[in-house]
Amino acid sequence: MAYDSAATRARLLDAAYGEFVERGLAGARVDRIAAAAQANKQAIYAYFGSKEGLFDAVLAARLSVLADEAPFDPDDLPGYAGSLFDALAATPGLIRLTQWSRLERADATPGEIESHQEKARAVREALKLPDDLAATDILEIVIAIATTWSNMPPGLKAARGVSASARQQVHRATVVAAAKAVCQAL
Amino acid sequence: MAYDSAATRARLLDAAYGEFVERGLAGARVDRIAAAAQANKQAIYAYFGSKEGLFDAVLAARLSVLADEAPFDPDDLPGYAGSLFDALAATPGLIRLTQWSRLERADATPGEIESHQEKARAVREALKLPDDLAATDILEIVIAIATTWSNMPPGLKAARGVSASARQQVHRATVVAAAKAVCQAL
DNA sequence: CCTTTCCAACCATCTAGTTGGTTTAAACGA
DNA sequence: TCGTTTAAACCAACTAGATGGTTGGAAAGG
Repeated sequence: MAYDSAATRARLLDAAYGEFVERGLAGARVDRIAAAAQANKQAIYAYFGSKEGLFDAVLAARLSVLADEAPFDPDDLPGYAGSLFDALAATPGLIRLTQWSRLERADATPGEIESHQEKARAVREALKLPDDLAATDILEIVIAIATTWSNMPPGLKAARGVSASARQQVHRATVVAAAKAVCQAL
Repeated sequence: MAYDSAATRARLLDAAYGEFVERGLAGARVDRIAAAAQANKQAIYAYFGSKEGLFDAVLAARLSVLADEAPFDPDDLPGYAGSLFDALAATPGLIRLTQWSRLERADATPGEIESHQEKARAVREALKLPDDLAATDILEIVIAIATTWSNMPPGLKAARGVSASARQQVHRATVVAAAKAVCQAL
């Protein structure tokens, strides 16, 4: 059997994603990650340097994927809210990973900050706002609206007599309507 | 010096709040909590049973305080959003504690679920909505809007030339306006 | 033969929880 | 009233693992 370091690295990233989504950085165990990836623990340190390095690599990779799945459109923030909702509904681990990162790392990554600033500038131009601060407020509120469902604990989502899929669609419609209302009002 | 178990318990809860806010359940250390409380580690197990029991006690106590500081008013959701914003701005640790809990515990506590259901029913009546699900959506979206600022990493909040206090007031006004827009539209 | 990739055991430290006491002050009986 | 007993509160050391990271190799293939 030939060695394949790219395959090992990819399996480690996938296994690490699962472990970090579930337990965060402090709660994750490198032994479990290695076992799930069917790789040796030492490979984690060879490829990523440390447990924290692995976490940062996973986060960067997954945020990049999310950006592809929910492309940003400053001229259609309600539409963006809807597609962001869809992307997060399709991969529920993503919001958890982001939340762990917010809690366990000191600040957003430079990539996240830069991406946010680009979006804020685009929103400012699209909505003819006075400054980047107002754009930041609207942008972050729209994102908060879009992620409300993903952030809700299961106990608050429970709904008798309605399928999960139908319930989710109703919420999606509310998200888009709320985002639209916010954009028109501000 | 007389023993005072009530005082020891209170100091442990305060010290634990600081430690859990900063590092969550898995990342917190009972030795650090005991040291910060100037109490013996064994007292934690005597009063709370376990590290997890301590976490749950801290969460219950702090959510109770928040409910007092931001009283719920179904007839004035924009006003509620504003006062929730104020309460969280005054004690930034609270949103972090809630986030750790969402990630590290399986579901919302029974108290949180019951409190949410009461609020949803009140919103349904106040806004003449067809069902509790629509009320849940509006309620959770309003709360998401109110907590946007507290959930933002420092790197996204940065604003040159504006004091933090002024920046926060501007955002607060946007929160209330957004909540109002959402309530009127849905 | 050499480099890359991988392995299993190891290490030094950390950790939640336990234990066998000591200290404090109230209760009690002579 | 005072000495002893008792219960509550507290202490420091301990235990039995767990853990991130390292090391001295072996395996694979160019």
